[in-house]
Amino acid sequence: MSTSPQNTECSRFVQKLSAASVLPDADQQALAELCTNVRVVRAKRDIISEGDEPEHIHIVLDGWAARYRVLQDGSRQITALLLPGDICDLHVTILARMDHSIMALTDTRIAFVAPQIMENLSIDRPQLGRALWRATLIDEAVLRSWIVNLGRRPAEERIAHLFCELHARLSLVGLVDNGHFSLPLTQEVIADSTGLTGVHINRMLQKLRNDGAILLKDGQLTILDVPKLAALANFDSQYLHREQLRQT
Amino acid sequence: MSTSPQNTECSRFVQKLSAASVLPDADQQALAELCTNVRVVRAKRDIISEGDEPEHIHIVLDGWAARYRVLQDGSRQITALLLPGDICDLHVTILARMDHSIMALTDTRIAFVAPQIMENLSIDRPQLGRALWRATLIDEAVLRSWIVNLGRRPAEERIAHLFCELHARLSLVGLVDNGHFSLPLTQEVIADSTGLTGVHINRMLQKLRNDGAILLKDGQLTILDVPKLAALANFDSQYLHREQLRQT
DNA sequence: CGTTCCCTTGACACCGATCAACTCTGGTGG
DNA sequence: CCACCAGAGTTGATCGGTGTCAAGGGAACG
Repeated sequence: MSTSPQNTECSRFVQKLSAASVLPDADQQALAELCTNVRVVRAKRDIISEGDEPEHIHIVLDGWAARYRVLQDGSRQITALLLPGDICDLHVTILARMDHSIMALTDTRIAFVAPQIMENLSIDRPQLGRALWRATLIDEAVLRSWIVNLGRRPAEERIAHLFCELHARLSLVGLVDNGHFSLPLTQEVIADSTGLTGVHINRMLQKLRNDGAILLKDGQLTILDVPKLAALANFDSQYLHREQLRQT
Repeated sequence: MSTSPQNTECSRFVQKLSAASVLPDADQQALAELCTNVRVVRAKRDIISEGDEPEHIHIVLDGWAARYRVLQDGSRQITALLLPGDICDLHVTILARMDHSIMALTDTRIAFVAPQIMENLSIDRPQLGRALWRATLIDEAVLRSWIVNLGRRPAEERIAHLFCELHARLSLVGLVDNGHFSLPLTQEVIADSTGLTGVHINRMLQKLRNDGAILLKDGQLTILDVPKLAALANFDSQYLHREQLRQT
């Protein structure tokens, strides 16, 4: 249970928050110390469920998770994919109950953090507080981009756009190697993220493969030509706000 | 330019924030004083546009607005409808540029507030700060519910769900009278909010009318049987968190 | 009195859903 | 070692919901 600054336990998390504006070492150290209470959640288990009273903030240190809701007819819609370094629910303890669930898609390592600690941290360390804010706003921008994706893009473009988003987000935490990254999603999960069906995802993936846009096998995705896929998807990364913070 | 506590200029705004937890009079007074710089934005004009560097926080005091993005092929997707009392962009000044636009759908009265004033307010007045947080989280929940709507519901249900949402949100600010409220949206705007086309909205509205679920004419919507429409839409208002705040 | 905006309607096309069957793989237990 | 099974991916046939295109109507407005 070491909490050294370079603790690899939470390196993705620190990496993500310090991406936009370099954080002081002391802030990075403080972040590392957050990740004291780490639990492993097995694939397909809920990290937190609809109706629960949230008591902790959850941070994905490793592995993939999904925010989702299940409708009365049994269909499921995923509203967010949570990657290493992502905070699941920074402020949700303000509300009484979870209105959705979060499930581990792979075995995940999750940090459970007391809301009070997080709050103090963001007050005592303004730069860190600002970085947390920034991350929250980008999460919202991703939500909006999913709405656009679901509302106005045809199937193939929708999938391509999702892949571009994941490429960009995973790049930030060092999980992309020359267009190639691990994509531990079943076609069913991709379907529930894009508002399509598993069968149709299958056909569109074949199209993307035949177009020479991607390689996808055994949970490994390679984007053969990133700009080409981005063009196909009408992907504009501006909403991810990867440029530096504004000077105020 | 009066700023009395019961200033009707911003009554919807105060009403909305004090809905969940009664705010001290002093807090309400402080909110009213925010609304000093009020401008009218005419229908179809942008309140703020994609690419702009945001300098103010915008609060809708009266009228309707929409957050939207236009794609390369000219299609538009609305990602949020902003009603009287809604804050458009509480924290967006942290980011360098707007990644989407906000347009007035009707003539609107918008309060332009300096971010610094808002920030001080939420630090100096904890209950107010908490109310602002709460509003932000509910806005996020609405975004997620739109994703579910677009991804997994058939057209008629989608429209019904939108109407149920608007009914609930407008109730909070006293704009609903026994299932009846003003709905100043063209069918095209409803289409761009639900990921459908204007033509199809037209047909589905007729279906809803023939089912005896709604009356809609001249921008006035009457939900004839609210529980019935909610059932048709699989609408569960829990995500709007209308219950009281959790005691912490 | 024309113009513009919005609503309405019909015919038709097509994207993606549905249903059903089959393959392949890895895991598990006999 | 083999038999079985569950989960994931694949494929084909068919259906249906929604989009597209085109035309016309009504109300508001200059």
